[in-house]
Amino acid sequence: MSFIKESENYLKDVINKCGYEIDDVTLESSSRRDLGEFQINVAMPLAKKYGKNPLEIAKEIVSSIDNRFTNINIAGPGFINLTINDDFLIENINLAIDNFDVLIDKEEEKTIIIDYGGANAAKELHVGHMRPANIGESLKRLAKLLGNKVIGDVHLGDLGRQSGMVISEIKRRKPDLCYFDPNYKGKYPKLEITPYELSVYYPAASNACKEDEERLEEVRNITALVEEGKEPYISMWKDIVEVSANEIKRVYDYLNCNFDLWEGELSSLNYIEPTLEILKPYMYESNGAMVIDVKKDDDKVEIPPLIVIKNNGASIYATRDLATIYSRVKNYNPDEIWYIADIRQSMYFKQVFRASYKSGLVRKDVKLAHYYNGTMNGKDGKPYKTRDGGVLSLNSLLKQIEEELNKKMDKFDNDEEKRNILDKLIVSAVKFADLLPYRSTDYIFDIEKFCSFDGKTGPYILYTMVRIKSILKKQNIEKYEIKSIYSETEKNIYIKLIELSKILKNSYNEKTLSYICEYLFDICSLFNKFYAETNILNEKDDDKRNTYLSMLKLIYNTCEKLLDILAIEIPDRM
RNA sequence: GCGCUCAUAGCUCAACUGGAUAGAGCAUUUGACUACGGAUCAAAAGGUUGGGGGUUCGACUCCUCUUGAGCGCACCA
Repeated sequence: MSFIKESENYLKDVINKCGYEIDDVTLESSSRRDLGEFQINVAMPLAKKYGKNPLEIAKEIVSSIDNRFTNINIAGPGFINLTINDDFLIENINLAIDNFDVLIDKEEEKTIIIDYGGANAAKELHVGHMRPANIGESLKRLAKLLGNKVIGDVHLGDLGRQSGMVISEIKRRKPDLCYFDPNYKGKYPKLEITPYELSVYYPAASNACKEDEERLEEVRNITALVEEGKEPYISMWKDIVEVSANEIKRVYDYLNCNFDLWEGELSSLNYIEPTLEILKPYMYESNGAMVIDVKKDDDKVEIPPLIVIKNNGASIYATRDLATIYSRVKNYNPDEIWYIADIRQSMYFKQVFRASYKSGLVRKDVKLAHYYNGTMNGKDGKPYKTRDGGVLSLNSLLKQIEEELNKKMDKFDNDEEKRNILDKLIVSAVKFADLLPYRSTDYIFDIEKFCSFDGKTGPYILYTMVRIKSILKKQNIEKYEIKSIYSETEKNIYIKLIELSKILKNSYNEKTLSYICEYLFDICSLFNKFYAETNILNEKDDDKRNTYLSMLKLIYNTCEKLLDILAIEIPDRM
């Protein structure tokens, strides 16, 4: 258990013994560091509850607190300020040097499925795919670290009109292939198609359909054949999805987004029948489609019914999402399913979740949640685009980051080493920038800013880590131990480290990585301040030098864990 | 039309969910180097939190009105 949590339990106990009932005490870091390091704000609400003077209550509480806190004082309307006893702080912080777990509080173990990819098969990943992937991956790692069992699913958009588009384009370009020969009797071979061809075919077909109604009709027909599982279309499509998924995986891998499951809409097809069986009692016909009512009495707005079967009898996005929920419950029995997707889908998810609960597709105690992400915009505040207004591929974006960072790299003799370091820098720049704003905040993407080595950026964090690593490498000590606190800056570093449990808790509760990014920056700034004030390796006093090195070790180990949550790796040098 | 999400320093973002004097980074100005990696550090300046009203010990945060922006309102995904 973390120091903070333990202290909160202790303070709660103290307050209860004073005769006041209280659910939870929050030990907050003080906004007035001149008065104390921490504060508790319980006296004012208790005063209201018990009709007493808050200062009286504060006095009672303060007189019962033991010597783990010093410099206890009451200020303003009843704020209680506390400072941690140095010996107590040192004792706690030493435990954390090689045991990260004492800095955090584990959650009650749950099984959580996170749906955070959203890539469409046959199309290139574009910039809009990056944020949900980064957020989802990091939330997955955070949830795991806190003791949950977590399964990440990329959930490809691998059914729908793009299948008809691509196959119709192949038919135009290579009409002689056996798939299109109605008299062909043999076994269909595996479809040969390159990633490059794919990247050209979909846009070509899409543009053609905009002007050609006949072509669109052909696309619709092929799409229907794929969905019905008709050969050779379904096999062709599966071959296309495989090639496409490999390309998609390369980019996700580059960003350290590693999915446990590569399922998608295709994999949900087998579950549609049993799902519809469950939904049937709640469905009714409306304008030729089969729908489920999802409105509730206390709704302020009209929530439209959810379409489950289209008027042509075909399935729709919602059908496959419901079938996916069915399969997830059946195969993994999750406590929670999280969807990381942008806010535009919030109405849709509300409908799907309600339909799921209403029909009994999931138990009421299974939590279905849509944690939406803000979008990444260009400098004009509008969604990030290419210069001519087109959709920017994620690869092109990464390429731009690479060009910017490459300018700043030192000379390296070894090309392979340079490539490796550059890759880590690129990922750190793009991820840190992407995760720093609050999850739901839209933010403006500014390559120059994100690649800068100054300021709140990934490269700054990595630079600091590399610097610490380099110092630690220069001197080996047998046992890392912090003996004493020699300066104000050191104390601030220890207090910051102690506060980690709160950061992770808030981060997890709100499903945002922004707090972790800010925290990393704060720790790095504190270290750099300390570094400027102190000559570590030339320190003559052995106790002092060992303490300094131990503190560096502690900072490094802690930050390494946090960077791992963000899926950012630390290079050996820069 | 109805609804959702926003509006904070010149710019980009915070603010521990109602707490004390609204904080960071960039940019600007001024300092610190025979440098354990200066890709650093120290400091200054910068605010009527879009506007009005309300709730209370206390409001960027909650309620209400208003202005402006982005998005969503069934057979696309």
